Amino acid sequence: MREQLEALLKKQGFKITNQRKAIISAFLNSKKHLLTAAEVHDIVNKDNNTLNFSTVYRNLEILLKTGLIKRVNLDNGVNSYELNIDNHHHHHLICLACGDTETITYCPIEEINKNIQQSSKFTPIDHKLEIYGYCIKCNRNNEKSSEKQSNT
Amino acid sequence: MREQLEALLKKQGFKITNQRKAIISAFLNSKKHLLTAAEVHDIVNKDNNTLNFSTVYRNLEILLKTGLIKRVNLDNGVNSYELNIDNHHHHHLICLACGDTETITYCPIEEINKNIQQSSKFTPIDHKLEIYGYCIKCNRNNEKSSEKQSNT
DNA sequence: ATGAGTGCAAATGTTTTGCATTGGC
DNA sequence: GCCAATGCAAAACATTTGCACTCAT
Repeated sequence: MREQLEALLKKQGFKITNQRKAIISAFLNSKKHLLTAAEVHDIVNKDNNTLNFSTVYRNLEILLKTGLIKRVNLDNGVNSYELNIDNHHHHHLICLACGDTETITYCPIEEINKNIQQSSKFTPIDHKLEIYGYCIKCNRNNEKSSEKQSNT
Repeated sequence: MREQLEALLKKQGFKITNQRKAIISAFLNSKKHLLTAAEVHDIVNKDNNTLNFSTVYRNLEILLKTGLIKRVNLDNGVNSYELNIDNHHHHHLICLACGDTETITYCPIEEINKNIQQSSKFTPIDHKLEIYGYCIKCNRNNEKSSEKQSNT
């Protein structure tokens, strides 16, 4: 997998530096699939302390332009990035309690496009859909703690 | 309209200062319905140069918490705000060429929720949907002269 | 007159940039 | 060896905060 991503970079004329390898590895090895620039920086520097923030940002920009990653900005205002393997289109469920994100493959774009065509002359190209709520884990926590509060 | 919004603020214990009036007026009088903090600041200070950035941010936060406005963060990474009159749920069409935003009332949330229930234990609370593409104006420009690019 | 609200200035956090140096090809 | 890529430091933005002063109530 890492080889394939590096090959894609190389094919587009970019050099395969240790920093780029490390950034790609950070995405591949992390349990979280959505990472901020700061998280990428921290993950790589946990092992060897040699990755500068400028390099992180410059490379995230390159990985973005070459299509290896996608950018997502959640409600916290910070940009997150994720691997864009196989151009696999999907959306996110974001837990309002713990911040964990889940991926859903379901996408309502066809229904949306149909409706836009009817109501507007706008030509849709891309879209962004994120759903905020509570994950299983935090749902369970809420059930337990709501016994104390007993409201609603 | 302004009176109603100010009454809502007052009812929740907030004082009606000139700065708050000016910020509310900025939203009410602007052609754009999505405004950034900087735009609010500039609009108000075009008339009288007395509104500080801290005050803008502090008041946007208050208007957010009292439900008078909503926050939207588009792909540029900067927060935008819009009036939340009548709790009127809607989404946005954002032109990739000129940046103009259009509002659509259509919302696919029911279909989305149905699907989430089937595939996940996640409990949806809120969601964010934005559609990027080209507005009528820029569509027309592209057809006429594809070499001429629009500003942002 | 009192505390909420404001202005100011400084801090914080994220992202970008100029420039000299380094390292992949 | 060449030029892209990096590190460093500083700048550019967006946003937040501490503190003294002001103004709506």
